[in-house]
Amino acid sequence: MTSDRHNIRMTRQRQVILEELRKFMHHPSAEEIYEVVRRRLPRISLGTVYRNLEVLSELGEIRKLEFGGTIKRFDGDPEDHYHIRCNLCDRVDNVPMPHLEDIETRIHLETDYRIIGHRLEFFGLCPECSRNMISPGLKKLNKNN
Amino acid sequence: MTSDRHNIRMTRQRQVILEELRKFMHHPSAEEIYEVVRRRLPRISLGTVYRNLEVLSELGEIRKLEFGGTIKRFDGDPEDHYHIRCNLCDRVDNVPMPHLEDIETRIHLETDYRIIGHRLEFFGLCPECSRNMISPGLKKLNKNN
DNA sequence: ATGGCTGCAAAGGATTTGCACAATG
DNA sequence: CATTGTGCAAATCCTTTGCAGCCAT
Repeated sequence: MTSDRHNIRMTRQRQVILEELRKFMHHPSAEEIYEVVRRRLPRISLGTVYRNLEVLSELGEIRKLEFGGTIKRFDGDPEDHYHIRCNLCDRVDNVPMPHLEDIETRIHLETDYRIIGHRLEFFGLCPECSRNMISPGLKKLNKNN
Repeated sequence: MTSDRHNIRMTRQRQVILEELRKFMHHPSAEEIYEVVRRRLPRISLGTVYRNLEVLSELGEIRKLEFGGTIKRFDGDPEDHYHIRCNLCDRVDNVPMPHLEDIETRIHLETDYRIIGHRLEFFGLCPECSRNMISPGLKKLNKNN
């Protein structure tokens, strides 16, 4: 798990995981990916899915998203961009907003940290949930924030 | 744990947890808080610490930070502000930068989400770690990203 | 007195890991 | 063929919870 990987092999499992992840329109958890990949490789194990998501993200092929809660989500698009999560159904979407390039330099000057990157995430209620939520459901809002 | 709390009591445990959390200059994990609180209340349990951090955060007295990794961190200052985390030592500090008020409206218009809030986090190497890091340690960088 | 809180310990859920075997380059 | 990767299951880690007694209001 440390980054001394030289001979990365493209196994069938790795291949399928990557392909399937890229088909998602939202950003699935390891479990969700497992479910889909399974349909093509019935004998694959959850552990393998985790291991490969890890490798692929180290290779920069995909992104690991670290939202609230314990569940990690993955993004087949390795380019820098921002996300928004629905507090009710937990769906994660992309945010159409340019990447803030300049702020990192500013923050470096102010904090003396050597900046590697940043993450900007919005949370709220997705269109569907806002619509469905006439009033019940409100109580559960706090859960992940 | 659902938000129908009416009669919140200010117990000694809750009091001390809040006091100690507010003394931290960085943003500690539940475990760290437990260690400190313990010195004043030797019989307190980790479970109680977790429960109270949850309650205090629901009350808006403190903030729960959801950084990468599984460990949650807590912030004694409930005001909106941004954070930066050191990828090596895992320290979390505040970022001196005004809160971006306006972007939420913009994102609402673009995504149709009803926006509740946003979170902006930087990560990199804290001053001390950048200094100490002549070259070893580099391998571990990927760990939380 | 009466809910809310606590300590304790056990349960939980997501992720990681050890191992023996299988597959890749 | 030497290694890297896999499946399986057990282990780990942080966090949550059930319960019986305790304590603030």
